[in-house]
Amino acid sequence: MSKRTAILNAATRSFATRGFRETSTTELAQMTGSAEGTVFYHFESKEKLFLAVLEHVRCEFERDFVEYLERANVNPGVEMVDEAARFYLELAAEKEELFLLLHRSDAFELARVNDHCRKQLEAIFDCFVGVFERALIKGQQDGTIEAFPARNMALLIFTMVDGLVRLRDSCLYDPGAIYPDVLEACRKLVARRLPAE
Amino acid sequence: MSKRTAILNAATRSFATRGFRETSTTELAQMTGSAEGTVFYHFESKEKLFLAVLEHVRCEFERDFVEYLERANVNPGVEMVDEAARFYLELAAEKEELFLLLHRSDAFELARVNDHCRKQLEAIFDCFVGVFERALIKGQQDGTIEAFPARNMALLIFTMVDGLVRLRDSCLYDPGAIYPDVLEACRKLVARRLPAE
DNA sequence: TAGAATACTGACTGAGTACTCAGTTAGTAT
DNA sequence: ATACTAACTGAGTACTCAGTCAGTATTCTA
Repeated sequence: MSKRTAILNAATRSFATRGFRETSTTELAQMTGSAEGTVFYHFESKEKLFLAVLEHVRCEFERDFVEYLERANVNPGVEMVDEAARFYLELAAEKEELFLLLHRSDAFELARVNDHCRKQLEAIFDCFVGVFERALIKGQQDGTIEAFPARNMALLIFTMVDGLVRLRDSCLYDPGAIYPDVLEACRKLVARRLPAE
Repeated sequence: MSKRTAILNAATRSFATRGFRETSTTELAQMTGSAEGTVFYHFESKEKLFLAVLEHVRCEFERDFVEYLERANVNPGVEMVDEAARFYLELAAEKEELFLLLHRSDAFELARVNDHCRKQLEAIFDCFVGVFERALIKGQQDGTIEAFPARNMALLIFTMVDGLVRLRDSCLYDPGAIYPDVLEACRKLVARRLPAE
């Protein structure tokens, strides 16, 4: 593994678990057996390093979601929503670190003054919300899901499912106990109320 | 206003808008017209100052919620949930800064190593979730709300409503557009499905 | 009014920070 | 054999930070 890659990986971990400010470039150099200057040779500044991390994260998520969408277009809409929620929760468990990074304020703060950062964040959240949105639109076409603005409902569901991931990170509540309730809640939110039957 | 109070207020604002690490004690002193040492005379350390802020925030929220509960026990359950959600959203708009503070990682990170901090956070979130839980239990008694573990459903609703507040903070989506959808979603989640009618 | 207690001051310290830059090294093209 | 280049080095720089402390002002009490 090149030093560049090693530094990028170490930075991803440290930015996620300790935050931007708490991460020191000196430490990153030590962790990867590099010299101080090597960090700046490859990434110019600490902020540019953070942006490189975010870009890498975006690429990884985009790949994950493209892969998922390819294999998840078979079931009726209601089940697709359920499936999407499960997928999101599994992904959050598998890539805990990346979700920690996105749940920090660092990226959002930078996005306020740096347009490139904002673009990365928007792309990532478009993936997240998009998965739910597609399922909802599919369900509205096959009649299993009620008619309403799909984007808004997708945001709501994403917010709820992501909230479960946040609860896990916060260590204040046991998220395992409400895992099934979240899935049930999703179904209740979207399912079409049969008018006649 | 005493210097102690001035420093506490300035710290609350700065911790909320800029974060713990980005807030410097030197700056707090300048902002309040105090000397460097005065901050440490009253609060011993930066961490103790943060804890004092959190304690103050807890007291303020507890007062707000007691006040709210006193005047909100009249309607049937479903409407109480709706009312609770509206109250939460109004409070978040009114006390934007305090919610910003609670949406940062700072307090949760400290809570992992400091039990007093953890207690404060737990108390605050007990207020938040408790308001929804009471409404649900009331609704289960008067038959307007389905029977399920009230605490879990309260957590879910809180998560969703709080997600709206987070969206506002993130500046990535327009939360105004889904405000009515959130309230509608709450109603859908909890309302009892009439078996006969 | 003496003197004790409390509130406050601000220059100072030392550890830590991001970032620089002149120079080394290994590899490759000519 | 020579020239060139990208990757890397690590001591050095200028700066910020939380926290200290010896001293001063203010208030309270006997």
